[in-house]
Amino acid sequence: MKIEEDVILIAGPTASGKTGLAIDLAKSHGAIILNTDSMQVYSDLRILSARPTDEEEKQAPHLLFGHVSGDQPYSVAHWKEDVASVLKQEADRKRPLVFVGGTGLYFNALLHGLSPIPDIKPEIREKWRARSLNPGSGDELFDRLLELDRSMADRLRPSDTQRIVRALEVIESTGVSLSVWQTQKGVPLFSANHKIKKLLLMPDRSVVHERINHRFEQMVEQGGISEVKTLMEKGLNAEVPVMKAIGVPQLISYLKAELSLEAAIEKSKAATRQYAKRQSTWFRNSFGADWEILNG
RNA sequence: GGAGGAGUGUCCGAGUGGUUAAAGGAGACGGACUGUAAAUCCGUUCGCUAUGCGUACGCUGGUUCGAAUCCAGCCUCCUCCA
Repeated sequence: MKIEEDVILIAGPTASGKTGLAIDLAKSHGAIILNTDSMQVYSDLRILSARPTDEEEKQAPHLLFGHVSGDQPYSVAHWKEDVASVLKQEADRKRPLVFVGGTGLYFNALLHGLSPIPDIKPEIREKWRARSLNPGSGDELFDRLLELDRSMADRLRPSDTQRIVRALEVIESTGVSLSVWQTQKGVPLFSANHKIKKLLLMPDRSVVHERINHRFEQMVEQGGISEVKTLMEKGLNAEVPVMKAIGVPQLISYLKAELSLEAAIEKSKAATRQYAKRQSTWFRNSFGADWEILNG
C-alpha cells in the first residue's frame, strides 16, 4: 500500500492487526509511529496491553509507547499534549506520521481537539473520587450534582458515577458547568486543509474473537502473570487506569487465589471481546465516511 | 445389585399447582461516549404473519378447570453402600 498523505491514522478494534499494518506502512514510507492507545502508554503493561515488542519497535521509530508510569495520572489531555510536543519536534524533519491505536476518544481529541477546560485542583479531584468509592454513594453524588449543576445532572444517569464525579469536580473547581465548557470547541492538532489518510481495520467479529482468545493465551505464556505480579507489588490504588486494564484485575484475582487460572483467563478473554465490541460501535457510529475500511 | 440426590431457556442458576415465556447471573448482540475511555453507562436476548398465536422446564403417560411445580413408568448423570 502506497499512501500519499503524510499523516496516516490506523484505528480498529483490539486484535485487528493494527500493529503489523503500522509497521509495514512506517517501513515503506519512512514514517514514525505514534501510539494512540490509552493503555499502551504505560510502562507497566507491555505484554497485557499488546504493546509492540522490542523486535517490532526496532523496525521503525515508535513514540508514546510505554512512556508513562502507572502511578502517574494520565488522560486524553496529557496524551494530546504529548502528541503536540512530538509534532513540534518533528516539524523540521518532515517524516510521515502513523498514528495507531484503538482508543476512539484519542482519535477524537486528535481530529477535533478538546474543549479548553482548566485543570482541576488536585484536592477537589481527590475529594470527589474518594467519595465515589464509598459503597452506595451513587445516589448521594447524583443529588449533589442536582444541587450544584442541574444541566449536567439532566444529561447524566444517576448510575453513571464516573461522569458524575467529573461533572462535580469541574463545577466545584471552575465554577462553570462542564456542559458550558463543552460548548467551547477544541482545536484539532491538524489544520482543516491538512490531508490525512484514515484507515479503519474491521475484520469480521468472529475473526477478532478468535484472535483475542488466542492472543490472551499467548500473553499468559509470555509472562503476563509476572507482569501483573510486578504491578501488584507497586501497591497502586485499584481505581487507577493501569489497574483496570483488561487482564489485570482478573490475573490479580488468580494471584490472590480467588479464581482458578482457567477462570481468570476466560474472564479476561470475555472482557477483551466486550471491549472490541465497544470499540467497533464507536468506530462504526462516530467515524465518518472519510475512513477507509479494511477487512484485515 | 441397594440407598439417596439431580435433570429448567446459549450457559450457570432460582422457582414446588394459577399473577411464569419462567427471578438472578454469565455470555452474546445493539447503543451512548470531550480530561479514569481497555473506563463508565443504557437497551435487547424462544419463534412468528405479533397488544395475538405457537413452542418451552430429560422422555412418555396420568391427576387437575389449570402443572416446570403432584403421581406412574422410562432414560441420563452424581454421591454413598455392596
